Amino acid sequence: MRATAKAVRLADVARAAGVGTSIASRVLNGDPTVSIRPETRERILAAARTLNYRPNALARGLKLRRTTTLGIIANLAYYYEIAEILIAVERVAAAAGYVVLIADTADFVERGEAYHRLLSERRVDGLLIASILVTDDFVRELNEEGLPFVVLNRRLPGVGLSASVDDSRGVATAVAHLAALGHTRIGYVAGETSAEPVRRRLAGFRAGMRTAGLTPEPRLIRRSPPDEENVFRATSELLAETPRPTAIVVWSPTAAVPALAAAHQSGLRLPEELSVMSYNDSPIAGYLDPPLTTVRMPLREMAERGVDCLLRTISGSRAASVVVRTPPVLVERGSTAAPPA
Amino acid sequence: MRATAKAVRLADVARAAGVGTSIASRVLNGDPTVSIRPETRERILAAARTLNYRPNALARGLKLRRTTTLGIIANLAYYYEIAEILIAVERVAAAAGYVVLIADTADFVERGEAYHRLLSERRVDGLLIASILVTDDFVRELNEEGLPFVVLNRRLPGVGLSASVDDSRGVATAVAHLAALGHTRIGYVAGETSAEPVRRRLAGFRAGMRTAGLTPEPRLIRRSPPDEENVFRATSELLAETPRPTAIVVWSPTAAVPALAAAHQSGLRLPEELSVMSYNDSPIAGYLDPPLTTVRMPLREMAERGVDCLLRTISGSRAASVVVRTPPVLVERGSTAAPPA
DNA sequence: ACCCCGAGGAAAAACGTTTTCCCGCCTAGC
DNA sequence: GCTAGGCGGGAAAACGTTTTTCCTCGGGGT
Repeated sequence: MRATAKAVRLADVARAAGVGTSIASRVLNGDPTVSIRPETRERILAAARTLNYRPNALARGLKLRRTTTLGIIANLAYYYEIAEILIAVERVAAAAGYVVLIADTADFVERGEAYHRLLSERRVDGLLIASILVTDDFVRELNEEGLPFVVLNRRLPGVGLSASVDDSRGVATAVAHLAALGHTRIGYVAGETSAEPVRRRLAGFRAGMRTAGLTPEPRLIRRSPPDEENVFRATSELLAETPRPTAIVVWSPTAAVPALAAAHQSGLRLPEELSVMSYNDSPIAGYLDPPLTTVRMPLREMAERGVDCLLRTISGSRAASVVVRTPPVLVERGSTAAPPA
Repeated sequence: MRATAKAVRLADVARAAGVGTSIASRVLNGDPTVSIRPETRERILAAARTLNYRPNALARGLKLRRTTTLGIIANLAYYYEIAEILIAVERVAAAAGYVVLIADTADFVERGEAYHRLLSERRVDGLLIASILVTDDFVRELNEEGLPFVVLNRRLPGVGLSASVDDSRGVATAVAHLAALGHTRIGYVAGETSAEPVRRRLAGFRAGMRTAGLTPEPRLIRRSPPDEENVFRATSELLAETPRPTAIVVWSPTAAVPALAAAHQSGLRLPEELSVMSYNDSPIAGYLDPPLTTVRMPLREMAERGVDCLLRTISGSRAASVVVRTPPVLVERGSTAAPPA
């Protein structure tokens, strides 16, 4: 137990192959400029194989000044929406030979420091930021330091790179669907903060309304903190307005669950008396009661492009922010219908 | 842009303070055996501060032979249940000065190799395994290598360390609740695989039945792969049995959502005609329709103890597997009631 | 005057890579 | 016979820490 299986070093395989470490290194790394007798190369490869050699990532990183590690700062508590992103990030990163370090933003204020360290201590080659709890100021500081990072779905003009989807168009698509069904009094359960994507979605709601020839009524727009209880309350209040909205759009899939619960509690029949839609799809949306009509955004693609952008930056190429324009897709399920006559 | 703010090295702060790197290192690391003039110490500290010095984690790790990094192998697709664990792990690790590297098991078979590398390349000091997709054999291999790891909620006698909860007792608690309400025909939607925790839960179901003086009927036990569709189908089939179960227990919170959907589609009134319970709570359970009665297990504590155990192992202390015995708590919501007369 | 000691600090050897020189040898061309 | 230039490969210098070893002072005791 704890046999401390002495790690095999490059020097070990070099010795086993009867060569120096330099040539061993170059062969193992497939240096194309190396000139070597095929037989010697084979000896080295064989030695590495039988010894089960793995280069020490630390030593290599130290020398190469890169870690082949990406960091991602995410708010794990929003897991319904972050999961898809996390999965995509991990997959793309792995495909590129990178591993990913995760940092939660649960207590961002105390730990902003910690995130700095991910980069400053050179633990990661680049950082992905996927939490709206990370302040714009923090992002700006990061930018000052000149280290590579990409912000997901937040656009900070002039500071760093970002990958985002067209939130505005997405929410507008939801509104359009409801308007097409004949709804005119449409409510919106919004996020609370003034974070950029929250604003963009709200703007999309208003734009969608106007496009449909409707006027967004301020009293039918309710902001709420993201936790279940507050969303529940906000939705209840929204539904208590008179005249009542005949349809509501919820700004995020996490918020959709408690919003739906509030709708149920209001005693209204869904979808006959009230239509409910969520911006962004989620794996459970189809299994809620009623199955939730949603607008699915290309989050995975956004994450992929974000990682791509980050990797490009790391490798020194000039990369640009990307806006994924893949059109939102309306996933029509059972929670929307024409308004009551 | 990309100013490449040259990283400040230990040598830089030493020079700024007019001392050698050795003494600077010892002062900055708080070596208690150092003897130094207070004024000199202050100079060093001040220099580090004004230069905003951060030790290079790679160099330090190389020297110290540890990375202060933990790895976790998890199935992100099971995000609904893994989230709490992930959050707890990250928090405890961060408190101990560790960061956490995440690896998805989405395609375990192709990537088993990759996980090996986390450890073999010395990227992490220890590994947490939180996915049932990781095969027992893989765990055994890992064990051979003698590197520190802890398996979460899987007990592999004799191989490595684990932290787990009492699944059996948890499921039995659910059954007991239903039995107390007067149910006698209780169904169970089980996981498909023969993975150890899946077996333990099933055993808990049977034990709970017997304790209540009931006999578990094989036809009322349905195994299903974890994806939503299959769970939906399995539950539908279960509810089509005659005589019908008057209550069902679902083996995991992720599965509970589609199971509930199937219950709805069966046309039965919940909970009057059918009670539904889920093993393990989840943030949305209370907002489903009807609000789901669940048994909450101390997952967070399990994760914390697991990390603790791992850190202890890493630091060389002798650690033992831990079973968190904190009693399951019944979270009674609206999805359970007495069976129809 | 000599010895010893402790405080204060420098030098240098690792840790395991990668990579840049460089060197010897062999062949070919003169 | 002599050299230019490959070819095959080795030595050694980094990368930025930590830590051990060792040196140098001053001063106090004998």
